[in-house]
Amino acid sequence: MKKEMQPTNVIESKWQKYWEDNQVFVASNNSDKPKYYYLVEFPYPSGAGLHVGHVRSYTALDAMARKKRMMGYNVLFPLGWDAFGAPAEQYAIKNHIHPKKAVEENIKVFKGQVKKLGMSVDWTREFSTTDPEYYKWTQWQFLKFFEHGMAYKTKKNINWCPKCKTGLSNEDSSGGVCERCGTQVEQREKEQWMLRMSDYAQDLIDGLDDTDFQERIKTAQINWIGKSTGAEVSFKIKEVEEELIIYTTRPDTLYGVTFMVVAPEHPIIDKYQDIIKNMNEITKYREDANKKTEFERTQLVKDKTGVKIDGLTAINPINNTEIPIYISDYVMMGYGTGAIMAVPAHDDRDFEFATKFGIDIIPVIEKMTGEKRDDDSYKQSIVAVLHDPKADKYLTINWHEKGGRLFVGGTRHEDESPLDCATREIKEETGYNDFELVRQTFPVNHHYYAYNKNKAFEIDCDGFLFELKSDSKQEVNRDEDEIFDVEWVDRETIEKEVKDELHKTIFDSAINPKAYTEGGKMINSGVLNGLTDKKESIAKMIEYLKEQKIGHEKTNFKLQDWIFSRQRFWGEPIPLVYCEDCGWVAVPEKDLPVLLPDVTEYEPTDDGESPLAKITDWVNTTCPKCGKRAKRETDTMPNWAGSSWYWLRYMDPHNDKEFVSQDALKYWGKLDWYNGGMEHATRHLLYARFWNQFLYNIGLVPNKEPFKVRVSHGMILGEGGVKMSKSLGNVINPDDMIKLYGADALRCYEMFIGDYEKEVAWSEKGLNGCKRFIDRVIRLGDKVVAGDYYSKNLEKIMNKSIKKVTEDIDNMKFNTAVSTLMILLNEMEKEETITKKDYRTLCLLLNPIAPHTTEELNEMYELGEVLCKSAWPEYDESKLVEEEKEIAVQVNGKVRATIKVNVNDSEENIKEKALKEDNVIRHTEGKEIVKVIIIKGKIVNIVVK
RNA sequence: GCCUGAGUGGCGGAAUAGGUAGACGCACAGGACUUAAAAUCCUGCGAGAUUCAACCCUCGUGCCGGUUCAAGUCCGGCCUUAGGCACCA
Repeated sequence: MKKEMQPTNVIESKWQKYWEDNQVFVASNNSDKPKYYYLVEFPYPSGAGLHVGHVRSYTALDAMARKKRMMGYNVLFPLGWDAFGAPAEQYAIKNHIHPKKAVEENIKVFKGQVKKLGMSVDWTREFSTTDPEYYKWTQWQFLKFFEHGMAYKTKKNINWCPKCKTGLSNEDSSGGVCERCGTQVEQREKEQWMLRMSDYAQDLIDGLDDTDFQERIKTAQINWIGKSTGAEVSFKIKEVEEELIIYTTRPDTLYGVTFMVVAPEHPIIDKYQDIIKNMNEITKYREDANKKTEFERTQLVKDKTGVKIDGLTAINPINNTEIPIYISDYVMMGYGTGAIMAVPAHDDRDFEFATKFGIDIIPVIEKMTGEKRDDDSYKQSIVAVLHDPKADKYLTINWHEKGGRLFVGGTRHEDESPLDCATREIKEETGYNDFELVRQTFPVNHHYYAYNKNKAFEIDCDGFLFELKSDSKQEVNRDEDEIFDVEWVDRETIEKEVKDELHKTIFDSAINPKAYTEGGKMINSGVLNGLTDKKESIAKMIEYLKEQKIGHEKTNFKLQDWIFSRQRFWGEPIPLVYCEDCGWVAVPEKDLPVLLPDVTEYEPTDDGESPLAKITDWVNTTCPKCGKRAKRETDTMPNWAGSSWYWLRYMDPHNDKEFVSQDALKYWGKLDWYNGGMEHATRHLLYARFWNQFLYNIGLVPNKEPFKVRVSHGMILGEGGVKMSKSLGNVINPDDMIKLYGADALRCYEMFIGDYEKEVAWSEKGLNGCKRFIDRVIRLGDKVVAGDYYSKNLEKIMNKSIKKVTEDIDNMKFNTAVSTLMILLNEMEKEETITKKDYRTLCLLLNPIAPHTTEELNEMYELGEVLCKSAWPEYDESKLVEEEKEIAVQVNGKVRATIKVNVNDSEENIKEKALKEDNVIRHTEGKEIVKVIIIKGKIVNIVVK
């Protein structure tokens, strides 16, 4: 039945028009069908137009939405525009048109492109965040935050982008650079509106349990929130009535504190500037630190700097030792209390600082090596490493098979200091007597079993590194049974031959001294002495701190409050008025929205004022409370505001009485499936969840968590695996691809290109391959004959394919769904004729991915009702059973032959068949058959000897 | 440094309750059709050894070891790479 297909562009616009005219994709707010809500992050309508990356995620969600509808769901799949923000403003400044105009034009382009791709979007619910009807409700919700004390204005050091001339949130200046333009941010003190997001830190972690987000997204969020548990401890200051409160995650190391450090901005400095003797030096240091950008301070200069505060001495509350206080920029004012206790023995940063400034290092935790036994005897010992700097060799004792290669070691006598012991042992065992101490290592707790004595020991061992001064030696008296050789060896030999864990540990820390940050046996630690479990030590110390009233348990988060002001024109005006008498007053609901004024100047200013501040007509108003003269807030909201609740608005987009009706909220419930970029995993997604949790807490929405599933698509890179960029000239425009290959081929290719979650390189050759596939599907129509049944030969593969495609689309395994359809097509092409039902099923299965072509074929060959209104095909489980199957026969795990087996074959039967194969005989001949493993329907393995 | 993932042909990628590695596609090569090209169709395509040829054989899923009749898949130890966090106490 040969028929001529019309050109691709003709059938594409034909069906797009059909879908629109018939309102096929319009979701209903009350339906007997089960609901399902798919959402893909709405785009920022930039001047560049749609990217092929958009096509990937839109097609994926579109395919799922189309399939879900065919499966009988009432599907909501909306799209809108996130159009506030800097790019539109930049464009407006450059071209002297109102950003509103620029946005309108860009939306038109974007929408046209999305439509050309055949997306099954419910366009009746479209809106832009810049529509006054929408941002009225953004403002209204901001006022809810304000009413509940969740919004406050404060002067604080904020991240300031000198290029964009606006303050930025922490999320927007990650890594110390502006997210927009990459400029290094400065610290500026400014009054800013803040939302109390940090109050929700724990809830934002807990809430993740109630979601099915991808693991990587959950992890990203948890990292960003940055929870840590520990304790706050107060340290008295000797000279004044003052307590310096610090935060630590390692209260178990409190006995090892040898100094304290405060952040340069710490208030204690100004408070006691009269007592501090070296104020000049400190002021200079503070100024230098302030000049460093956040980037330098955190990313580049990890070299420790600091100044000792002369005149203030802290007292360790646990043992009343006096310890110096330093000021250093490795401590941040914004985290914890801006002050730390420093334990150089067990913290890398403190160790570095102490080493540089010559501060004491007191170990309080011993690394534990060896294996503990119950019948241990205890003793104290030393290990001494002697280094000859001239030859760069180390002195070892080779015990040969009796103990391998070790350093000098021995048991310490009572009344002998560890150092004396080490010195004595070197002299006695090796005779060398001219050396000097380089350093002592941290002690190690070791368990071992002495086979010669048939006894187990626990030892606490001190380690030493000495340097040889001359070859001078004294006589050695050796017991007869002490058979060993004294040998000088290089480092390489030591690494290879010294196997003993204790000796290895001491050697490593002798030549490469560093902080020991793990757990172990507590020493020098009063009440904690002898404990070996880190958790237990921490718990015990916290308990002790509480008893003594010097500290308590404390949880800290890196997540801070959301800086909610921007000093820009193109954003939602913050709907507040400042009155000299009444303070900040909310604009009454009836006066919302506070509209952005129409002006000609949008440039941000250098002094950190919003451009709106210049528009006096707009700024000057009256106080809604007392009626006196007042001024409007001139800062606008960040561009994340509009996207923090937009999925709710789609449920009820035209409501002018409420932000969304309770009925609609109840009907649609949670957003079932939310797709967006990985770059939003920590920002948009946190803001949105926070916003929703707040709305939930004040009773405005029914669910605490707004999203069920969150997935992220992988990026599409240019050919060759580099990022697509204008400067490289490798940007692919979807419009061009549609013109050359058709929307369906483009959709199909982007689904076939690879694992949906992984990034992947663009290949136009691959796209052409998918066009070939679509063309072959069309040509297959020539073979269609009447018949409301599956062709005999195709029945099994039809059922198999339905099952596979159904599952794959649900699991976002689009690449294998497409390959399944390709395999099905290959099989169908082998047939002389195919029935209408064969062909229609292929069309139905392919419809979510290639909707235009399949609808056209369905109509051309009069296969049945339009696909978009048809039911998704079902498969018959009983037809999937393979009666005869080819399985492999292995001999000793290597495939030697394949045999055909029937489901009803007995094991004996199969075994017989397998052993009859020529090649199996060849490999078993003359050998003993140990056993034959038969896994039904899978494999036969014959084990021979 | 810490936390997540991921390493499979020339390329994109299939295959994990352990059971014939390389599905499907791209590229490439040969052939058919054509005056010719494009399009289309057919065949081959991990590496190597051997053979006139076929069969057959050896090796092969980042590296080293282990468990098992059997390992891309499980276990232990590394390496590389992408992403997140990072002087966060």
